[in-house]
Amino acid sequence: MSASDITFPTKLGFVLIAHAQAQPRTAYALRKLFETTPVGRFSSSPGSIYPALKKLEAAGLTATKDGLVHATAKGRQALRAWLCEPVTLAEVGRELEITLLRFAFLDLVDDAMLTMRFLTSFRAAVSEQLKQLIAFLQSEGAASMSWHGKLAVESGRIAYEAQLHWADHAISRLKKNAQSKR
Amino acid sequence: MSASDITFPTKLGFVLIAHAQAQPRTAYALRKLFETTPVGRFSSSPGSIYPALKKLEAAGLTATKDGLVHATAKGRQALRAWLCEPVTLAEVGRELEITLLRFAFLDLVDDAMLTMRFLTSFRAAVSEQLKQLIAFLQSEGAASMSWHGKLAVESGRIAYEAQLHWADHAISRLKKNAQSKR
DNA sequence: CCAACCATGTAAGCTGTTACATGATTGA
DNA sequence: TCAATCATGTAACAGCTTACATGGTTGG
Repeated sequence: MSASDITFPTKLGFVLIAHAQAQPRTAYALRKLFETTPVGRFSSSPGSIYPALKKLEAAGLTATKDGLVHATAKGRQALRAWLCEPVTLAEVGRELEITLLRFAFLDLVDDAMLTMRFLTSFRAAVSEQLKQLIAFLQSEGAASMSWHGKLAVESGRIAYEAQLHWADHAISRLKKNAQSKR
Repeated sequence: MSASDITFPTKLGFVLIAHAQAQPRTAYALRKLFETTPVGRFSSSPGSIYPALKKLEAAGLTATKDGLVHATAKGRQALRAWLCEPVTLAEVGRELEITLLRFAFLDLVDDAMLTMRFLTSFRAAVSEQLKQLIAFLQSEGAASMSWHGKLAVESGRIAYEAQLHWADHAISRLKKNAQSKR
């Protein structure tokens, strides 16, 4: 893989850039973050973190000074682009944790409008997933399902409903924030 | 990899065995299941399914007769062992979808006691995750977090709470089922 | 001085996924 | 007949993870 690979960095890479941008840390301290914080369940094992950091540095997205890893301008820009990507149906469907990580890091950008755009696209995606799940529950496919199967799908439904409420809550909170700042 | 690999099959493999056990199907029909059902978001692409089926057959876990894939005794036994594994903290933390898939397929075993055992271990695992998350929210680590970060963790909290309610609901439903069967 | 943690890595492999290819069948 | 769907694959690789290795430092 070349440093100019358009799909670089990986998710783990973005998370590392974000942590480094939030506060420059030693490689070891970055690694420890994955053990102590509950968000973004990547392995904290050295075999995960160190190679990832090496690739980031080779690509010029991070740099190390006095043992501290920090994000370069290029790294910050790449991170920002990633954070600002709209939330898709597929992402909330199979990578919800990543979506929420992106939201968490969005405060590094510190732009209420971007945050609002993120939240509305998040809400729309969750809402659509929920709609499709309900449609499935009412289709013939679900009729033939066992008691267990229906309950399992039900679990997905309540999960999406909870996220929908969360999104509404976050949106109204953001609006209040904006008002109080004025 | 040898056919006697102790960690075989993979998750995708187990899902395929389960579908085949529930109803023998052609490889193509199995593949299509991943497009049409919302549970267990594996890729439906041929590059995923066909190699997986081939490995299962090589390991003697499935067999094809008249074009229909069905689970062998060995396959059913392996599946049962997988389904009966207790739910761990790690599993609900990063593979909740898989956990719920396991629950859904548990009806193939058709043993109310095993289902109950599964649900209670599920409930315990979710409850513990929730406890840890709340502990984190009240720790010094969370105090330094941004508005965004706290909200993101909050989203995890409500997700676990929803699963906890689901577990309670499923457990009481199972008890009712048992009563009405007597 | 010995265990435990700090700190950094490499090698191998697992689990899938994407992209590509191919021929048969069928319906409009 | 021409597109769409059926049906089955291979090759390459992405994105981790686990297991292993290796030395330094520090506290009891």
